[in-house]
Amino acid sequence: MIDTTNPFILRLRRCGRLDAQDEAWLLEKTRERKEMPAHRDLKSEGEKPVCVHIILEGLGCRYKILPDGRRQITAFLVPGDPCDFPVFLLDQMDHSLCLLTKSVVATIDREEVDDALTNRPLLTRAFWRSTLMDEAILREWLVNIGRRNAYERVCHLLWELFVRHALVGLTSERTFTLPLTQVDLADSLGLSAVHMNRTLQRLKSEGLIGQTGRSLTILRPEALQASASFDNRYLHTRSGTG
Amino acid sequence: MIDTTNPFILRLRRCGRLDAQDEAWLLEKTRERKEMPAHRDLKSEGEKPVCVHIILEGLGCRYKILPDGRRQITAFLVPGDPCDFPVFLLDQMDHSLCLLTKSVVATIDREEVDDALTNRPLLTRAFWRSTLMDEAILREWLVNIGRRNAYERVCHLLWELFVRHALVGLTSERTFTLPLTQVDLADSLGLSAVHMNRTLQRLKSEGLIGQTGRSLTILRPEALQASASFDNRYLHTRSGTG
DNA sequence: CGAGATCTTGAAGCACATCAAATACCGTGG
DNA sequence: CCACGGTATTTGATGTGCTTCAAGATCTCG
Repeated sequence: MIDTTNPFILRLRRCGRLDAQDEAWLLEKTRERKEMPAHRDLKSEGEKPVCVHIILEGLGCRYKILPDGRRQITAFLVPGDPCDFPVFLLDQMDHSLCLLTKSVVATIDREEVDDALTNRPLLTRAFWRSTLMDEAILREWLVNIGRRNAYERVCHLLWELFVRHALVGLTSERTFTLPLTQVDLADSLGLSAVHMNRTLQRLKSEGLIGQTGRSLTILRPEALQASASFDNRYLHTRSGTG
Repeated sequence: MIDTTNPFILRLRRCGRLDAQDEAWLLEKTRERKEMPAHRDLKSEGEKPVCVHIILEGLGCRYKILPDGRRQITAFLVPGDPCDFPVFLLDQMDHSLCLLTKSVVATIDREEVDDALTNRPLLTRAFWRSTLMDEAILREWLVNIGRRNAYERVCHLLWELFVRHALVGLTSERTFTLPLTQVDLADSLGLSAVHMNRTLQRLKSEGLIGQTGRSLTILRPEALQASASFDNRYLHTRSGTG
């Protein structure tokens, strides 16, 4: 087991047992990095995927836009998250993918992934698990938007983002960098930006969270989790059985 | 290629190329069927999955319940749908699974699935694709609940259910059997049962749909799709590239 | 320093929820 | 075949959490 801070490896380790060669493969494939500007689409709806992106630094999202412009963000992508497996095996993108901040990204060509998919069974299983974990988050988001009110939703999302950053070593104490705009947050929670703003203010005034610049601090984690009736099971933080 | 009406085979065929042996395997595993009553939990949150269920007749759903009883249905399972892959590879269920009607179900033991997963590469890929297709539906549901109003949501859901039934040969003309209660529908759309009722009435009075007993007829498919701004891409009705 | 993006605030409206009660439906047993 | 009890649907009335609109304040960065 390599000693690493590589978020891609940290992520995949949670998706199942990997051998040294697998980890070497992951390290190798994320060696070449590209810095990319914010608000750049990595892939657009309808496109045929030819490579896989991995976010190493920064923040991205999946989203869909309705004909009249309404946007729904369906996932946030934190460092370590592979972006395109959900459609790599399908014929075409059913959603778009974009960066929300200036980011560092690695790309793996389709052939290289295919190669791993036929020759590296442990890794293949981990990739599959990785997409299943994304699916679990998606289910929880559906519950969040469908059955929780605005206040509960925001509590839930903030705690989830905190945990996911913690899992790849991107928190210190109870603080992490959250460079999302309130519009982004609103579009992920099915809220208006105005109401998002008011709800955040309430959380601050109640002392649940603090914000200085782009960094967010969870001041009262228990209160945040309780308000959200947060059940961390869906994050599958402990890896499967091999 | 076997000539069949077996919904499991029809479903998996849409998930990628299968050889004759794969189809024989699927047929064999769904030979033994069990009739099961409605409102029976197939699996509950927290459980460790030991087998995979396939619904052959009837209707099921995934759902989660918040501590205070609010329920959100996160997926409807139509005939042919494998129910438990999303968690088969993970450590434990992050949601529950239940039958909404009297159903006919086949079960495949964990070891048999594991066997297929190591010896049948085409089938493995199809299984993976199958879960990715579920994920695509989940994303669209998120958009539906997050950014569409009640009227649009209902239009969208009804058309989706019609298409999914059509794909496994369970429609005739524009009619299919929909044994869901209005409470079930409401819980899947993040609406109250009362508002669900009123929205359905509006759709009927406008002549978009008709209902006699448990069978639903789409009277004006174009209007339904237009109101929902339905884009069928997410259903991935055409299979991938192998 | 200026211009665009982002955040903030207030006011008004409405789409939806909630509550409560009446009606219709359906399977079961007598 | 009908009576019966539970479940599902329907209807009305009332309330509210959120949206929308619009304008002003603040931040950000070339």
